[in-house]
Amino acid sequence: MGRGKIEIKLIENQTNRQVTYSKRRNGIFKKAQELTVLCDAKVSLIMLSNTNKMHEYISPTTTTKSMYDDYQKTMGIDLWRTHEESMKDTLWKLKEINNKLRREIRQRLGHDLNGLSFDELASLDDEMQSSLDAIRQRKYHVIKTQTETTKKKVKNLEQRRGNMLHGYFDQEAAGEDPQYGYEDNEGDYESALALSNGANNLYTFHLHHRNLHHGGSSLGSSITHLHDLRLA
Amino acid sequence: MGRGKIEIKLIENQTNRQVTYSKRRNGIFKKAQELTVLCDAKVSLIMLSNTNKMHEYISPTTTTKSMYDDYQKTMGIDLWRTHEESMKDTLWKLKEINNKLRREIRQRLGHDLNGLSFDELASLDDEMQSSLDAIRQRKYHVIKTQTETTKKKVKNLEQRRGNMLHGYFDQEAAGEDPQYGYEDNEGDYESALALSNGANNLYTFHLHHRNLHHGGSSLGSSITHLHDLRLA
DNA sequence: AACTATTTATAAAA
DNA sequence: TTTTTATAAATAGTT
Repeated sequence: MGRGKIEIKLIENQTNRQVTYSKRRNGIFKKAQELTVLCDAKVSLIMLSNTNKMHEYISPTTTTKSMYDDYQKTMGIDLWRTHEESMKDTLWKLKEINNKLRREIRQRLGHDLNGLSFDELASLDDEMQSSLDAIRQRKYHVIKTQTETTKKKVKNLEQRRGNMLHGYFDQEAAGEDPQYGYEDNEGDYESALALSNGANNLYTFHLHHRNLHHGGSSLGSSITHLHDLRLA
Repeated sequence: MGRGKIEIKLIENQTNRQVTYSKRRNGIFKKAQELTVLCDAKVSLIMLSNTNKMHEYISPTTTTKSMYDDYQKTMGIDLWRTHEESMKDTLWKLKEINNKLRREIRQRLGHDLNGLSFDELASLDDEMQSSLDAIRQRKYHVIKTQTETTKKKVKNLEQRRGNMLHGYFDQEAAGEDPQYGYEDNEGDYESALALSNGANNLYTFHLHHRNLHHGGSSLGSSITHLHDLRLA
């Protein structure tokens, strides 16, 4: 509605844009006012120009605050939630997840199995069995590697220094952590596990978290058990 | 813009009103959307029909809450700005009054009389004369009262304790503030003066203010002079 | 919901 | 900015 038709897209010319904004702003305000009178409606209209100037229209029968209160009530959504409230919400959700994870762990420890159907128990069994297999395989691999490494070390030492060093080696082997070879790779192993699926990811995170904070509940013992399994 | 022109007043026919509301609501929403695109503006538009149905438009680049937050911020700044400006205004007015009062004092001290007509000078003279009379009258009254009180005190003391206390009384009188009798009533005197008219009210306030803050300008000396007059 | 005859808004120009 | 004016858009009354 002007000398020419215009496309509804950003007006590139800064001055033109400014002029159009001003004119159309007034147009909308006028229409808001007319609607208020003609139809006994309430209108709250806030406009912010791209130059950051603010203008508002509010029907004389109400206030901006009241309109937004009504809006909030009507929408019901958490539009006006405070930061603290949303934090509490997040916290609650995390606790729920936490509890689910604990239950899963208890179940994997053989407790708390009442809620599970036969099928669930069966697949848990399968899962546990194949996990156990994998763990054992890893264990043997590690022991084998360690042994070979040790043998090579020994050979090297023997070759370099001769049999006179037998006594020294015996001492060194006795003082060494028997899990050394295993723990050397633990980081990679757990990372891979974490990536395998979402649930395990959370689970892994959870374990680490508990460890960092020295959590002392049943979960603590579950970690121990897992270690035990892998080393059984 | 229709088959006929309409007055902007409540549409009595319920159905018509409803229809018009619906049409115009869409019209405003469309215009709000166009403004958003054409001018890169942000618009928050909430409408409540007289049948309590709520509709809103919000520019896609923002949220209703964010717009309302901005609005509150802007209003807050605005209110603060208004407050600051009115404070500045008040300050300026007080300074003007202050200057007038200083001139009046200078004139009552016999300076700065060039601007005054003969009549003004005459009435100032009259005023000064009757003020002086009143002051003197007061002065004599006070001295008289003080003397009588002292005499009574002395008599009392003499009656109760005999002439042996003469020495004690002399000491007490020497330590006493010679203006004591006068200052005893000063509060009431100034209150009465303050009530007599607006200018004097401000004037009184001003003097107190200056005293409290140890103001050291010519006004300070004028206060001294006023005291002098009252005690002359 | 559509359809127009009109009124109104406004784009471009001044 | 504001005004002007030719034209596009919105809409009141009607179907």
